[in-house]
Order: sequence, then structure tokens, then C-alpha cells
Amino acid sequence: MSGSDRAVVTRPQLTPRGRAIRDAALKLFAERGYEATTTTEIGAAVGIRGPSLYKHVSSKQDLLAAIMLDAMDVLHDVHALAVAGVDDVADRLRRAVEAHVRFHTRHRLEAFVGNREIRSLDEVNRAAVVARRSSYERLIRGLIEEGVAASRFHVASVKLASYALLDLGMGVAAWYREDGDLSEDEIVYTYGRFALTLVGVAG
Amino acid sequence: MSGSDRAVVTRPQLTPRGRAIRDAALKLFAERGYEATTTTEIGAAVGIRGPSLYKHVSSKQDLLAAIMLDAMDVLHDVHALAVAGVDDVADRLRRAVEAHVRFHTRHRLEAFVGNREIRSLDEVNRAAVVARRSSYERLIRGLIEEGVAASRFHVASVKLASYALLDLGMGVAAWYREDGDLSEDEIVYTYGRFALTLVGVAG
DNA sequence: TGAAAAGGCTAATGCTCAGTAGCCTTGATA
DNA sequence: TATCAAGGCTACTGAGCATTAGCCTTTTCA
Repeated sequence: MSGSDRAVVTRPQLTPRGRAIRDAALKLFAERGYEATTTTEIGAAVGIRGPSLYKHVSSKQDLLAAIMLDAMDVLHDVHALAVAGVDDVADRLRRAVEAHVRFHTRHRLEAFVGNREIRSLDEVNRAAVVARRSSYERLIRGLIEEGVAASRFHVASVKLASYALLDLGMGVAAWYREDGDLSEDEIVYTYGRFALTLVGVAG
Repeated sequence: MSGSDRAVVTRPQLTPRGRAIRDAALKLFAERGYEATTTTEIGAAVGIRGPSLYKHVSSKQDLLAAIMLDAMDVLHDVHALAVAGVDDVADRLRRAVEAHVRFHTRHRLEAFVGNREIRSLDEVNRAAVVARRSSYERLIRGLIEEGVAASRFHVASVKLASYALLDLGMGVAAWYREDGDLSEDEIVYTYGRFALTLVGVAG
């Protein structure tokens, strides 16, 4: 009943070369955008020609979809892990926001691409990503509603507060750099505090 | 010395049709992205064929650049207007953030495109937009530094606080809708308050 | 009223791109 | 050692795109 029996990785395993291709595609999609990235460039990044990619992946579109869907699944997983077994609603929110921000530092390219390239997905894939995103947003909003219901939080608008928290994470993905002068822990801690003051936590 | 003698509109005037084309292009760039928008579609949106656009604009690229550069200039203008003649640093920050957020509701498409399509600009235009953006970021950061220097604000990191405030505005541009259930004033007021608690304002 | 400017249009140009066809090399295995 | 699959490669296909060329109609105004 601990939840650890749920598989964390649910998508098909990739060969090493398949993983290299995905990593290269992710980097290129983040740098220049999905539409502006050519299969020739993705191939070059792993030392092969564009058409040879098709021995490993089925299409450029599938590459994008896999990157985004996997990222959303990981985001759900880290959220679940962060709040599991924590009772106090303020602690739950702080831990959820910390996990949110940490995800956006550790997977900033995935988050960046995920936020900018939804439009490049075909209808089926877009619906799948949007569904996962909505589900995640409901989790965050639910935490705030919980705190408000318990009179622990005081906000002008639950919706606005949840948007603010979610947007801060996305912002991090846009400017965070591993070699920058703000450490991951520093950002995570500070934003966790931000979150609590933002919902006007009592106590 | 009031600053009102500085022209607010500095770019070449557009004919009505030129303006219609720009508005249509803005809407399409926001909806499906610059690369995915065709000149045929922009033309269709104003009732002409794609090639006829070239009687009014010099290129698709210039259309994007003009949209983004104008938006950055307006953002600077509304900021200057918001803080002009205000002495108290907390008031200045609150008013600056209010102006920032209001800009992102009133010009959400421009802001949205401006944040997502920098990569689609050619080098010259990109440099111009990035310069304006940096300049604006310095203004916001400067306000926070001012408050910290005067011991009115208390933040763990000036940089982090300014990123957070800037990111909240960008977030607004992504989800705000004129016909949504959160009013512009409501969002502006709430985020103005967020800003002050976020910098740990004293008094 | 007549010339010319403005602003449409279709057709064409030249380029880029995702994906396919079909071939060849290599290395594992039977 | 013969076979065969894996995974490269080049050449090609078919489509889409921004932009230009050149033509025609309408409007403006001297």
C-alpha cells in the first residue's frame, strides 16, 4: 500500500542509441524549437545521417510526444512522492511546491519544451499531454483548497494562487542553469517559502 | 520634465490595412506559432491572398519583429508612467508590478508571442529584443535592490525575487482571458500584494 | 479625362524538409 | 563458413513554403 509497487517507468525501454537520439532531440527542440529542428540536425548530433534515424524512431512527431508524455508522468510521480504520508496541509503544499520547482530545475529542458511546443503536437498527442497537465494542476489547486477549507490558508482566489505557484515553476525552467550562481536547493527552499506566504498561511 | 513630451509611439504609422495585417499575424503567431503560420493564412485573415501581403509589409520576419519591438517599447512606457513621481520604494514596486501584470493582461498576445518566438527572430532583431528585455529586467531588479538598500525589503536573493515577479507576469499572459472569471483589476491588485509580501516588505 | 499610383491577382521560382526505397557493410550465430 | 539481421548510407519523392514577376483593375487627382 506504499505506492512503491506502482511502476515508475511505464513507457517502452529505449536502446542506448534510442536514448541518445531522444536526448539530442530534446536539446535541439529546446534550443531552436520543434519546427525549426531538422531530422538532419538530430542525426548529426548522434553521428548519423537524418534518414538513419528512422531505424530507431518512427517519426519526429513521436519523438516530441514521447519526451512530453514521459516528463508529465515524472512530474506526477515526484508530486505523489513529495506529499505521500504528510498530513499537515502547509507541509504538504510546501513539499509539493518544492518538488514542483525541483522538477523544473532537474528537467528544465523537458519542461521548457513541454510548455512551448504543445502546439506542435498532433491532436491525439496534444489531448494526452493536456489531460496530464490538467490533472496536475488540479492536484496543486486541491492542496490550496484543502488549506482554505481548514482555515489554514487565506487567499483572495484559489485559482489565482495556484496559477501563481504553477507559473513560478515554469519560469524556473526558462532561466535556471546548472552552472548559474543560484543553486537548486536555494531556489527550491526559497520558492517553498514563497508558496506559504503567498497563500497567507496561518501559524 | 514630466516625460510626457517623449513620444509614446515611435514606430512608423501603419495604414489601416497594415494594422489589420499585423493584428491578424499576431493572433495567428500566438495561436499556432510563427513557423507554423503561413503567409496564405495571414492573407486570408484580412481577405486577400498571401502574395498581396507584400504590397503592405516587407516580410513575415519584419512582421514578427515589429510586433515584438513595439510591445517591448510599450512595456517600458507603462513602467515609466507607473513609477514616475512615486517616492516610497514599496509603492514604486507595487505600482511597477501592477503595471507589469496589467500589461500582460492587456497585451497578452504580444507578450505570449514575445516570450515564445524570440528564437524565430533573425540575429539583428533578436539582439534588439533581448536588449530591451534586459533593460526592463534591470528596472525591476533595481527597484528591489533599492528597497533592500533602504532596509525596507528583505529577500534571500534579489535575483530570485525579481525572476519570480517577472515570471508571474509572463504566466498571466499564458492563461488570462478577457472573458474569464478573474477580472483584470482583481489579478493586478492581488499580484501587487503578492509582490510586497514576496520581498518581505517592512511596515 | 487621362495618367499614374495603389493594390489586388495568378503563375512561377527556388528552397527546405520529413520520410521512403533500396543498397551495402558488419558482426553475431548456427 | 554461410546466413541473416541490424543499422548505416545515398538518392529520391512529394509536399509545402516565402517571395518575386508580371499583369490587370480601380481609384485618385492634376
